[in-house]
Amino acid sequence: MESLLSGLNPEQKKAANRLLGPVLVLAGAGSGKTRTLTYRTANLIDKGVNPENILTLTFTNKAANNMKEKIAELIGSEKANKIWMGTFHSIGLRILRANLNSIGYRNNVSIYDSADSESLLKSIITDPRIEISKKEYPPARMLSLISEMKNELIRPDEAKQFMKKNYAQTTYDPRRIVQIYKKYEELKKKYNAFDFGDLILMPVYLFKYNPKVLKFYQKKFQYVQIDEYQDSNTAQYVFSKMLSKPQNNIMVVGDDDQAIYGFRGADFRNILNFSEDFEDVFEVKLEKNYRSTKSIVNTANDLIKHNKVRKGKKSYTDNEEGKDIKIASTANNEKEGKFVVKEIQNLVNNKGFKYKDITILYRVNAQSLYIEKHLKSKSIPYEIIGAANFFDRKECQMFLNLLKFSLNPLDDLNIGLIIGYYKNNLGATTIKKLKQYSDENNIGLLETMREAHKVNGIGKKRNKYIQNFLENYLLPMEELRKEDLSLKTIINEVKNISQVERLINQMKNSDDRRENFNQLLGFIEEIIEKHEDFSLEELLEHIKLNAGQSVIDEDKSEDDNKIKLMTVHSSKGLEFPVVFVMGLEEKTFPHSFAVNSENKLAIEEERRLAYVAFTRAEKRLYLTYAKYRTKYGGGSFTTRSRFIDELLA
DNA sequence: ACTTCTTCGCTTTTT
DNA sequence: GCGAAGAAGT
Ligand SMILES: Nc1ncnc2c1ncn2[C@@H]1O[C@H](COP(=O)(O)OP(=O)(O)OP(=O)(O)O)[C@@H](O)[C@H]1O
Repeated sequence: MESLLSGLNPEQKKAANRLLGPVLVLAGAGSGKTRTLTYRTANLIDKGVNPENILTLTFTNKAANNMKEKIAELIGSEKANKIWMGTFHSIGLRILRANLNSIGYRNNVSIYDSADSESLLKSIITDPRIEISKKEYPPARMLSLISEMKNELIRPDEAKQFMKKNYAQTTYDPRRIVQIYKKYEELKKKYNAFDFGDLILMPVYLFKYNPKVLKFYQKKFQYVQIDEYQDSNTAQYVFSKMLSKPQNNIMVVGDDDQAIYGFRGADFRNILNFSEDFEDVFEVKLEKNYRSTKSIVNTANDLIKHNKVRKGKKSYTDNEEGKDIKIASTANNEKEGKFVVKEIQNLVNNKGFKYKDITILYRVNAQSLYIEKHLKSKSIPYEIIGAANFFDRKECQMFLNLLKFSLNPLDDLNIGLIIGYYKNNLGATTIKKLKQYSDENNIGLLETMREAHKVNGIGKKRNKYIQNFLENYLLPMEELRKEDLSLKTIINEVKNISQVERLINQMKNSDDRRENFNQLLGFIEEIIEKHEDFSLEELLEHIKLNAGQSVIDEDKSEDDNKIKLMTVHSSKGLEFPVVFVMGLEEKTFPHSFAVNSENKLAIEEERRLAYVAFTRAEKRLYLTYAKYRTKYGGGSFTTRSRFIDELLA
């Protein structure tokens, strides 16, 4: 059926029609790579491939949802919903869930986000029994080390070598790092929890040690497709390669000029070497940009040509010339903010744009503050994407952790946090004592609490508090899991038993917090409505793995007409009629980290980031900078970003 | 154990 | 110039 692919140009069609063998689409921004992948998936199914045999890996879960919707339009939602589509992390988790026994886990796992992982590391490092200084081994740094190792598939046994090789000139003692990493893994497993890195690393080792399991998934996933392949890291590379064997029906799509996740271990050589990595690769080049005006495409090309390490691809457009891009020099960040606001008002009042057509991009999340107050003062509706997540607020966190407890009472880290929410004369010291006892006797914290009278240093009085806490809160919530209740009922019961609303009322700013909490309940209700078959585990996973992005599907209602603010990283793969890129100054964009770096390639990654920013725009692109910028109360004069100089040269 | 005061450091980006 | 983490007080 040729008409299915009528939305593609001849080159795109070639890729979408090549159903067998390795396929590489290496092409510039806005050339329709994602679109081609979408249509190809529909084509596969149309040609009789069972959707359950297709694995499509996307960079965000939001991108997966968009793609699924589009495929549903093409071939119907029943089939579209059966495709295994999502991020490496969510697909990895799905595989782990089906194989918990093989890896020594029990049902109902917790997913640890960075904050959870960091508190576990903190509790390990500050454990009085092992003398590790928190100053010398800061938990946040330890977490980034461990994630880095996991991205490289390094486990505690190989950590020593890794440290010697990569961190020889630091003060870290490799043996200490191994000790911390080992303990972290041990406790995480005891708590029946996965961190983000596990979601890719553990399936890889599962496959390695269980050839039967690997075979099962290789057979299942006859077709593997990966979007944004330039930003895959070692673990992801190995994971997808393993699954694509032996049939090698793998299609990867990406743009080396848009590789911006090096900090997460991504390596764009994965895409540049793809042709050598697989045999008989079918290569498709897409050169025509469908997204942007000529002036935007030309500007982006003029910038990225300054990078030395790149494949070098053509990119042109048949779209209109469009308005010249606007480079705005302002005296200071106040004036910069005012300029942007004024321009937004002009676009909306006189040029026929809507607020929702407009997006402001910046290098780091904190930059949102520079513009937010100006938007507020002119009552321009806006939404900040990413960064401080709604679900990370204390009141949301509390309730989500309480729900998590009713799901996975083995998670002692979580129990520790929960005890802290209640000011019931049980504090950090008591929790530490209990945890130590749990550790030494190799039992769970819940069990330790039951026999707390045996714990050294817990007196009669303290034991009484502990027993009360168990009886009033923890045990009744733990019971829920065994009762086969509906998700809605569980949520209600947890709310009632925990008296979370009372806790919120006792906090400062309780009015705001109560409102947030009610909003949380509303969100949860919406999610349950949309996914009727969700279990509690799936609900919590949905919230964790979609953090930052719209967990709740975007309102298509009136109050959705808002301008969006986000980092350039978050804008990957998206497009907007109007884009403002703010703060184009040396040490802001490019970031000071890259400017001061010994590594010359660091600036190239910043330039790619700018390239991504510029190429998000369809019609209008504004680049702004301030000659003076306030920061930390002080302030200083700035130098215009080299990226602007390069455009003007 | 909980509350209030003082100091510090902030230098990225996300699943 | 602000929020988190530590120190000191109750
Ligand atoms: N053949 C085509 N006909 C009409 N529109 C197209 C065609 N190809 C792509 N487009 C449109 O161009 C825009 C960019 O496409 P898409 O997002 O797939 O590009 P991409 O290469 O994945 O971009 P990027 O790498 O910048 O994220 C989309 O709005 C898409 O619908």
